[in-house]
Amino acid sequence: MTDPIHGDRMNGDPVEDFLKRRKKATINDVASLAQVSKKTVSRVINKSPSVRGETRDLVNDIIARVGFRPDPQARGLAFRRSFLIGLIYDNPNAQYIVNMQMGALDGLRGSGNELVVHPCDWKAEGFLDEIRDFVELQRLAGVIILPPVAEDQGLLDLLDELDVPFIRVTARNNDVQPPIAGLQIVSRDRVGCEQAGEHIVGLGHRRIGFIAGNELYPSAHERRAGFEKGLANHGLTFATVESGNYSFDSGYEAAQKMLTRPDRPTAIIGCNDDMAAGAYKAAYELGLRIPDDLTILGFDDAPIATRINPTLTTVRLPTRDMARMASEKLTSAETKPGASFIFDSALIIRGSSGPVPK
Amino acid sequence: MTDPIHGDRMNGDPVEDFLKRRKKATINDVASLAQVSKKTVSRVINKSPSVRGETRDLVNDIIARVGFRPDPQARGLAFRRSFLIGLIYDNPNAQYIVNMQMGALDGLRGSGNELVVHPCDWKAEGFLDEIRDFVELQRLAGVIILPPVAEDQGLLDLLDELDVPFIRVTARNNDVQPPIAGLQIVSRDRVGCEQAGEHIVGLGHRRIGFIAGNELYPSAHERRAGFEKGLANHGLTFATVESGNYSFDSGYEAAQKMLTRPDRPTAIIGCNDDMAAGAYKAAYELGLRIPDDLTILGFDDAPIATRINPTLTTVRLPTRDMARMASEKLTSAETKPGASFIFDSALIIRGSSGPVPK
DNA sequence: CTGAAAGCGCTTACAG
DNA sequence: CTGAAAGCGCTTACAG
Repeated sequence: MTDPIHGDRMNGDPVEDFLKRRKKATINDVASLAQVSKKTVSRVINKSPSVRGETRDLVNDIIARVGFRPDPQARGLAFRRSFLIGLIYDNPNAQYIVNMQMGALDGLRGSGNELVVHPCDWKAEGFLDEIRDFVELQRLAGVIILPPVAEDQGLLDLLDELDVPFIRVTARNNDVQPPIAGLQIVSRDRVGCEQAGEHIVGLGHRRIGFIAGNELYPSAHERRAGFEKGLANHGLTFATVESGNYSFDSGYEAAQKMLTRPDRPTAIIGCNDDMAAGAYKAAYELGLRIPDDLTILGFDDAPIATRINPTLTTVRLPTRDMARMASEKLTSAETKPGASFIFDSALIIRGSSGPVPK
Repeated sequence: MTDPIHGDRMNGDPVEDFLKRRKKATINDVASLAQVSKKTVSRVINKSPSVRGETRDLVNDIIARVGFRPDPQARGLAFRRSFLIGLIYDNPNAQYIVNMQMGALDGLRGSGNELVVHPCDWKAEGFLDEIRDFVELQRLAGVIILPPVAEDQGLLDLLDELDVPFIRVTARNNDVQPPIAGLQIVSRDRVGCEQAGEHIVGLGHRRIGFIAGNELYPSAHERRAGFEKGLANHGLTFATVESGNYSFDSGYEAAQKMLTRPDRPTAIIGCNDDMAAGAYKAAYELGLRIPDDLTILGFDDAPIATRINPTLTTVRLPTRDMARMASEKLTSAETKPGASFIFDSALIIRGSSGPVPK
C-alpha cells in the first residue's frame, strides 16, 4: 500500500503529516495532497459540474480531513466582490432592528457570508454618497434594506447602478401603490389590522379613535386600511382620527386630544405600539382605566406590549422570519429576479381590549 | 510646460484622461500617474515615515484627484488580516445592543473598518468552536465583547490564542473581584446606584426592598453594592431582598412576594429596568399606586423607563459613548496594552419615586 | 474533465 | 528615501 491518494492507510500519511504542522490549509495544500491542480480544487469549492465524481469525492475528502476553508478575502479579491451582506436602515425601533439582524444572520448561516450593519441617517445630505462609498469599497455581495429607507427610489436606483444585488423589506401593497421593481419581502400589515378592527367592533365599541402614522409610509397606509376594513365590515368608520408619527410622544398627544373631548372614543387604535403606549399615558393621566374605561390597540408586538399594564392587544409580524427569508433569497442563485415573498400579520389579543363601557 | 508631474497644467492632463475612463483607481494607476513605484504609493497609504515630503504630497495629490481608496480585500489578503471588527454578544436587551452597535460604528468611522455583528448563544455547546471559526476565517482585525459574555474566561483565552486584539465591556470592579487582564471598558454601575440609594432614603423610605440580579454578573454585584452603600450612608440596610434574573417576569414575581407581606416595603429597587417594570405590574395588580403607595427604581434607562406610567426613576450608563471608546481604543495604535477606560453611571429622577407614604 | 499561466490589488522582504 | 521581485490565496481565460 503506497497509494499516495489513499495515504491514510500508510505509515507517514501525508495528510497526517500536514496536520502535524498545525497550519491553516490553503488551496495549494489541498491540491498537492489530492494530487490535482489547484484549479480543480477551486472547481470543487465552487461546485462546478465539470469535475469527475471520483475526483470531486477525493478532493472533498482531503478538504474535510485538513479542515480547509477557502479564505473569503482571497476569494473575494479574485471574484471582485466580498462575502459581506450590508444591512441598511434608519429605524428607531431597537427590537425590530435586532430581530431583523438575527433573522438575516439565520438566513446567512452556512453561506459563508457575514452581516455588516449600516445604520444611517436617511435624511442627511450626502446620504447616497455615503452609501455609494460603503457599497463600492466593500464590494458587497448584497444589500438588505429595511423600511422606511426601503422606499427611497434614489437609493434603489443607486444600487441598480452599482450593480449590487439587493432586497427590500416593505409593507407596500402593489395593488394600491405603484409597484417597485426588484426583490422584496412584503408584509401584509392589512390582514392582522382587519382582524383587530373586527375584534373591537365585536366587543361592542362604536366610537373608535385612530392615531395615524405618516401615510407616506406604506405601513401606516396599509395598517389604516386594514383597521378601516375591519370596521367597515360592520358598517362603521373611525369616529375620530389624529395624526401621529410613530413616536410615543405623538401617540400621547393624539390620545390626549381625543380623550378630552366630550364624545371621547371608547377605543383607540394606535398605528404602532409606541403610540399605543403614549395613549396609555394619556389615559393614566386622565384617570381612565384600561380596558374598563378605554380599550387600546397597537401594532408591532414590541417588548413594551407585554410590559405595560394591562398588556397590550396588538398585531404581530414575523419579523425575524422575514429577515431570514430576505438573506436566503438574496444569496440564493435560484431566486428569480423581481420575486416577492409575502408574510401575513396576525392579531394578538391581550389585556388592553375589553367590552365597551356601559 | 511638459512637466509630466504637474501635468494638470498641460493639455491632455493624464489625470483628467484617467478620470474620463471612469474606472476605479488602483494602486497601479496612482503609481503610474505619480510616476513612482507602487511600493511608494503603498508607503504613503500606510503613512510610512520614510517617504520624502515632496513625494508624499505628490502621491497624496494624485490619490485625492483620482479618488483612490485602497481595496480592503487586497490589503487584507496581503496583511493577513481583514478590516472587520467583530461584535460578540448574547444579551436580550435590544436597545442596549443597538446603542452599542451605534457607538462602535461611531468609533470606527473613518478608520476603514466595518462592523460585523455576531450575536451568539453563550451557553450552547460548541460556542467556543463557533467563535474560533468566525475569528479565524474572517481574520478579524479586532473583537469587541459585551456583557455577560465578556466575563467568559474561556473566550478570552481563546482570543488570546488566536492572537486577535480584543476589548471587553464590563461592570467588573477590579477592587472587588480578581482583575482580568486585557483592554477593557469599565462601567461604574456602583456610582449611580449609590446616588439612587441616597435618593430614596432622602424621600423618607425606611423599608426598602431589593430585586437582585444574578450576582455572578459583575453588574448585578456592583449595582447592589452601590444601592447598599446609599442606604448604609444613612445607617440603613435592605428590609427584604428577592432574587431575580434581569427578566421582566422575575421582577414581577419578586415584587409580588414582597408586596403581599404584611410589612411590605414602601420602596422597591430593581437591579434593572425590566425587573422594575415587572414590579409595576405587581403593584398594578395589587392596586398600589406609584409613587403614592410605592416607590420603584430601576437601572438602565431603557426605552420602557419613559413609556410606563409613571415614568421610572432609574440609573443611566453612557452606553453609546462606551462603545465608541471601545472601538476607538481597539483600533488605535496608541492604545496601551491592558488599559482600562472608566465610565460613571448617574441617577435620573423621574415620576416613580416619591415621598414615603404616611 | 483537467491544468499551467496570468491576474485580482495590495504588502513583505530584500536590495540599493 | 525608493524600487523590482515575489507572494498573500484565490479565480478567470485559455488550452487541451
